[in-house]
Amino acid sequence: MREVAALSGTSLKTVSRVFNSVPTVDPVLTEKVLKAAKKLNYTPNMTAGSLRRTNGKTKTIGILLEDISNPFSASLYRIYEDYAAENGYIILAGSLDEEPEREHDLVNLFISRRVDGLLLAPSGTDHAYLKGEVAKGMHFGFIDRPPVNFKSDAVLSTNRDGSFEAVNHLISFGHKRILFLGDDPAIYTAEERFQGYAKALKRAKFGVEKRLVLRGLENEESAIAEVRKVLRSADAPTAIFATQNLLTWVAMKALRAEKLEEKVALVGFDDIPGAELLRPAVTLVRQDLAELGRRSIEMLFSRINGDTSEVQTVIVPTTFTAMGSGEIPAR
Amino acid sequence: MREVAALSGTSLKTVSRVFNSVPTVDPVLTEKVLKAAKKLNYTPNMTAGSLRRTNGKTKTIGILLEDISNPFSASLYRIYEDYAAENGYIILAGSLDEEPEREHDLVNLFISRRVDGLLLAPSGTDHAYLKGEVAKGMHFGFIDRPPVNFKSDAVLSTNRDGSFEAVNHLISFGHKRILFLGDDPAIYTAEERFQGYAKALKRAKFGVEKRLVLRGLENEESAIAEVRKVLRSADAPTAIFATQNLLTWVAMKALRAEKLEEKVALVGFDDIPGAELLRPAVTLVRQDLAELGRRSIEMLFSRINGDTSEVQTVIVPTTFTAMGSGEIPAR
DNA sequence: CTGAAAGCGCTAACAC
DNA sequence: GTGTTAGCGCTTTCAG
Repeated sequence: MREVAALSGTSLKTVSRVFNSVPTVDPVLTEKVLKAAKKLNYTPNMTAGSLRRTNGKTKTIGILLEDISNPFSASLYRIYEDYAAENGYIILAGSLDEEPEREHDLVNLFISRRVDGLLLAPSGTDHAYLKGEVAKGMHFGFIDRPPVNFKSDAVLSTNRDGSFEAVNHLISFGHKRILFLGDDPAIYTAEERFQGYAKALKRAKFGVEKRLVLRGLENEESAIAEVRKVLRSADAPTAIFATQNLLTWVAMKALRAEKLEEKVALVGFDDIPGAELLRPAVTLVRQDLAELGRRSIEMLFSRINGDTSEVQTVIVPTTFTAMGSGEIPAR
Repeated sequence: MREVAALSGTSLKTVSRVFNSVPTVDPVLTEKVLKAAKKLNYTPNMTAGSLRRTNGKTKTIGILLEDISNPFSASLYRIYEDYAAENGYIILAGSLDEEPEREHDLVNLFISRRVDGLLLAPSGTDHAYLKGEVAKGMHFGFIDRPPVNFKSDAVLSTNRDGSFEAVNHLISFGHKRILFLGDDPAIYTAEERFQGYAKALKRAKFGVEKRLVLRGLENEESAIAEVRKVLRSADAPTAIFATQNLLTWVAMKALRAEKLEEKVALVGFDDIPGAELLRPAVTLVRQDLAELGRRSIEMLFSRINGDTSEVQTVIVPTTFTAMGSGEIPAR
């Protein structure tokens, strides 16, 4: 910048003004500065700028998601990217892989980069450690899962009600033995979806059978093996409720392997690409990603821009879509 | 930082040393500093640090991909994220949506954030504008598509050979009229894949029929309509070669709509989730994303760390996997 | 409308 | 081992 000033015969400050589009600069000088900058191949250093800039904003937000290569996270990421870009913001993103430690590390890392705000789909089970950051002016937003021991804006789906509806749907087709396929109960969404399942069974006076509840399965291969085992057992389930996109694949692969895809009903939670092309097409409970994304980032930006109103929790409804696999009646 | 020094009764520099784990600090002082920092809720400002730090590294790289919500880009992103994290790096990412202007804008934006290097799957058709940046010490790596009017490391797939193999495969099943479904020819990979297609037809002495080449279709809906139209026309194609994951969906949806999925063969380029679960399972030409990702980021880091050897282009082979849809014989 | 001086939070260099 | 001074690239403040 100093070199540009020298070459254009102006001062440091004038160069600064030109690059910040301050209107009160002589057009002649502006021209000279731009010319010199071009010649020297100068590009302003934004990070240096935000060091002294009044509001200290870095125009950067951090986003922590479960796994960016999973379509659920990837779609959210894209929504955030577009919204951020529209507002002149840039995104730092990280995948947490359900590891609480990674959440903590990445939060610290992003804060050391001085993001203006942080959006998280948390893997941690205690967020009290964020209180100090709030005191220093950091802004947070939670998505998909609520904060624990910490007050923050949050945007959540109707996990429990969506599951309740899905399982009721299966029950209405005569199913009594419904296999529950879920993540580790320590994960908020996994437990909520289980509660919806349990509630629907209770309402029908069936009760939850332990052998029909498969949770926290390790990897895809072993999960498929477990499901196949249950499908071959005595009094086998006549329907499956898979509570996450990866688990829906597991269920389908297991059903295919047992040649039961036309006989055992299946409802999945979360969208899967090409659901309508499968035979049978997969009945799903879908989350409204566009709305989850939009609401959460809008709230975060509003906080960054000074909104200090009471913390808010927004609940976004899920959508049930019958496509075929969920409408197979019980034998 | 000054406050921490004051509270701990030490100097600025000692605090700096503690947070940079310089070994020659009295453990007693270290303790004091850490205590004071905790009390004041102090976190180092990394961006300020890199301003004065010797090598000036920001430990940040920029990654420009086609569309992070597309599984192809999302998987690459994840590979980069993990590799970067291992090396203490953080990623700035952006989606280009095939808009050359966006590429230019984001490159500038990331450079103004002083990334140490930039990896791009370019949407632009001229990269001469990057020369000035190289002169100032920026490092670049190209992935999926080569640079134009610019010298840079690049990692590419065998687009042409992979397509040649796929189309030969279809020909070996008796197909003569093979529908080509591709992106805008201006896109490097789209044109390469077309060349592979044309080469295979030429070798079989069939020649390319214009009516069987559908390129640069606008949106999914209209693309499906176009394909259906061709499928219903006189001398309709007996096979489809879809040269990109989204286009493979298009082909499948069109085939389903015409109830031709068991009669017309289909080979797709790029992986699609659940390909093996579809009926028929989809025969694919797959890119080796892990290798594409690894090689490209390794090269970039090596440049960042001072490697000034001759620019390199790495070619990663694709893999053909017969799964069913590509083995339907011509009627 | 323009420029000089001070300082953002931090680290390099060089004393002590 | 530890502290002091200067300065990274920029913006602020305030004087002209």
